[in-house]
Amino acid sequence: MRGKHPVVDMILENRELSKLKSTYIDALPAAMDSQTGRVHTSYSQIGAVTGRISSSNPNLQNIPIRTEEGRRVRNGFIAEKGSVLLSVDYSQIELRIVAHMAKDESMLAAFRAGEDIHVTTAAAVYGVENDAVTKEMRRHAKAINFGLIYGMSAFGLARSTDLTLAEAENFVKTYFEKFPGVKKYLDEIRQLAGQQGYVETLLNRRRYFPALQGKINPQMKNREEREAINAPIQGTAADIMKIAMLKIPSALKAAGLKSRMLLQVHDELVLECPKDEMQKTAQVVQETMANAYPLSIPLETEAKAGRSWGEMQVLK
DNA sequence: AACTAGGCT
DNA sequence: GTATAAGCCTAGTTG
Repeated sequence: MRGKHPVVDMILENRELSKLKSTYIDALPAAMDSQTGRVHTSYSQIGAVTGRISSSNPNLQNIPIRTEEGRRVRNGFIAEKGSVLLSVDYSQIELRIVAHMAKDESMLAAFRAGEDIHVTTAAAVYGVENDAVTKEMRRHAKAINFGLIYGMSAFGLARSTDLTLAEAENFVKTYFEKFPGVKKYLDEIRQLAGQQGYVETLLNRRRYFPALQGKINPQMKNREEREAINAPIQGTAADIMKIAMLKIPSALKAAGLKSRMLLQVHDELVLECPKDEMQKTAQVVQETMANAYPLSIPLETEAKAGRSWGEMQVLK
């Protein structure tokens, strides 16, 4: 209803700002440890059923970034004097895992060629060359790639985009024709989950789905089918990140670096490093993350650095 | 405790 | 006819 009456936008603005104030601006300074002068989160290794870790008291995995006002909260996370914050994240790790596990030749080829996966997807589905892909085409392709890892339907695609249901149905159909390996993989996962009552990640982390076995409530079945599709993808990404995190401290030490890990945000690690160690640290961390658990395609990473977590520049 | 809302990947 | 996109944590309200 945004724009239909002035009060709507006022309500939404109030909600945004009161969320930022109560959850972050008031809470974070109060969470500061008087001994260290820092905010210390707690991580739970079994925080999520997928294998992800969770963060609480305070949660530092949901620090704002999306809006301008929100980003100002993130600007408050700063490195100590003489140091910078270094953030390294995996690029499209979940889609790379899909390509690997589904062994889909078209998707693997796109990643091998180092292409923008959403552009490649758009080109395939719309039947045009990569350089003829418009912003709108890419946006639609991004929505379906994104929805894919959550087990989304054509209905869900239509709802999340400006596509009509008929257009979305057609889009999904073409998508699976262009990526038959992905289609086959999704069908196999559904079947496997129903047959075994569980699915596993690449590193054998298991998640059970009781409702897929016994008598079946269709709603519950659909929900668990989506969860069963997402679990190996999200869970494998979590496994790989955990392996990287195990390797990083010794890799840094071996390189004679003082930098250390501060935070993990699912596909991102934030480190604090002395300014003169920035480039070397980025190299070591990127290398360790990329090779934590090699897949049939490269795992790429992006490194950014800056004085604060909200104002970082991409490193080359 | 249940529910709504909203922050993140 | 019904429902429809995964995983979390925190704050505020209500009873």
